[in-house]
Amino acid sequence: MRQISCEHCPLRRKSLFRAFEDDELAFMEGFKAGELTVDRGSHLMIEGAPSPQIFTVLEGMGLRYKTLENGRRQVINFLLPGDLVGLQAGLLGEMKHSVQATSEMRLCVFNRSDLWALYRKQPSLAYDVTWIAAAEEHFLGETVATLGQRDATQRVAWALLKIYSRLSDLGIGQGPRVPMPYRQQDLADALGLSLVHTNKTLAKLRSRKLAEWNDGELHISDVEKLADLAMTDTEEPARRPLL
Amino acid sequence: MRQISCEHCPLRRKSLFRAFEDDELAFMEGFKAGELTVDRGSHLMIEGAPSPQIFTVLEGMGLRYKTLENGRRQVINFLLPGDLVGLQAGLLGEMKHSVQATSEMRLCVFNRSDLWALYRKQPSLAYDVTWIAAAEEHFLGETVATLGQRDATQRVAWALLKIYSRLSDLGIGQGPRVPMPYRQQDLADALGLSLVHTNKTLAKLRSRKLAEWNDGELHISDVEKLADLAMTDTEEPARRPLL
DNA sequence: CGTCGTGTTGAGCCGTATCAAATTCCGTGG
DNA sequence: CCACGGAATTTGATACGGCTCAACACGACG
Repeated sequence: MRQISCEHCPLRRKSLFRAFEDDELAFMEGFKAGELTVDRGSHLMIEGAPSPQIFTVLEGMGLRYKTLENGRRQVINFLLPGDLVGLQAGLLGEMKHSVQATSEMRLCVFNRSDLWALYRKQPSLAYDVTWIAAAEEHFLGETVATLGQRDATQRVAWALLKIYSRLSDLGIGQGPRVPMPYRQQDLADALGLSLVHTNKTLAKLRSRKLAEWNDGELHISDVEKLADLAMTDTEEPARRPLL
Repeated sequence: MRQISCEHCPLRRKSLFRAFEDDELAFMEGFKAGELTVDRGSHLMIEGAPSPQIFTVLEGMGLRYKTLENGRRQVINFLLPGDLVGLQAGLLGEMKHSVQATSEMRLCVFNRSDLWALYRKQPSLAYDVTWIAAAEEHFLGETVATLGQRDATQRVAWALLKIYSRLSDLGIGQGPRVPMPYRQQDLADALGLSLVHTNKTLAKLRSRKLAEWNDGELHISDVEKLADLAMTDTEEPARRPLL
């Protein structure tokens, strides 16, 4: 696959993302250092390693996770197209968690060392970067509330819903069906539940005809009912920046 | 109490924070819109309300929390001197959680509408803002891992340790003693535990002589042993920016 | 001197973890 | 094309950590 210019980036065309001004676009063309394609299962970043690069996901899905001293794994977030990866390493010096592809992925590559130029020359893009960091912070706040205050059923419903709507907003998948290239163990590790209990909870949602997930596909017929169960309001997707 | 200039800000003098360049300092003097003092118990921000201002904590402590539809409360983080408050509202449009003072607090006030000028005129400060957002994101990632993978004892140990070291790094408190103006209910809501179980867990730590918390003061004699229990590494505090 | 907020302690129960094993699904090599 | 092995999913049985309910202690305050 040939490398694509930012101008014709298929992601950017989506109305979910704010449009670039001409000078922003020009800058980004130079900022973009290349493209990277990785196989399912490979690691983009490893906990503790300093990463000289940051990425934007173009295609495919993955996850960010952290392993504790006792060997347990916490999945911090699922990685979808449009997501910025490695900003923490870019700013704080080293990566605090690992990033793994769970399907084949294509990514846009930027050099961390160019980030400072972005701040000097393109304040509007700098503002966007901060916006993205703040949005991620907000999302993690919701996650904390989920792990702290929701029971197993609500957690699973919440997570499936989140993934479903994030993908739908991107125009990925068709109708009530979106791709979901994860294992049940990944979901369990994201929600702080055991694999067994996650499995049983999924079975319950399936029998209640709220959500069905198999063969790497997630099917949600009645979003409202599931959102009700998850105790979450289905907010409109805000137009957001894309790096 | 008279208002203080950034140049003589007692917080900024601490070696924990990076020093300002002259032009940064000059800009901040203008950026600072005023000071605010609030009583214990009062709210700085309410969930869902758009806030025209952002703050930096100068003195006192508080907490950020979110209430779910079922009435349960999740404390997202404890607010300490040096913390930036309301960045989310500043960037995303509205506040996603509430902020309450748990002791008397003094805060530095900035106008959200001036933030854009900061990005245009002071890229180094803009970079700092993003750094702060990324650091907060990192912290919330750790919190997610704690709620997801640690049991009650480890959670409490982790939280006490966090507060203790954050305050110690600021030079607040003396020796093994730091102020901790919270209720047990606040800690319980932060960790996703019931009040009763939190109380019993605190009692256990007390009897094991690992941590003692009463009368608004936290006493930790052996940091290493507590860190061991919490399965967390005691990292050196990195020099950080202060807005 | 009652009331209210906070902390403390005990009893019993429930949600979820853990252990164990069967089943399905797939990629690989014969 | 089939046999095999390993990974992922499913299901059942049992154990336990943490929740809920309930009562009491204590100090601050009107």
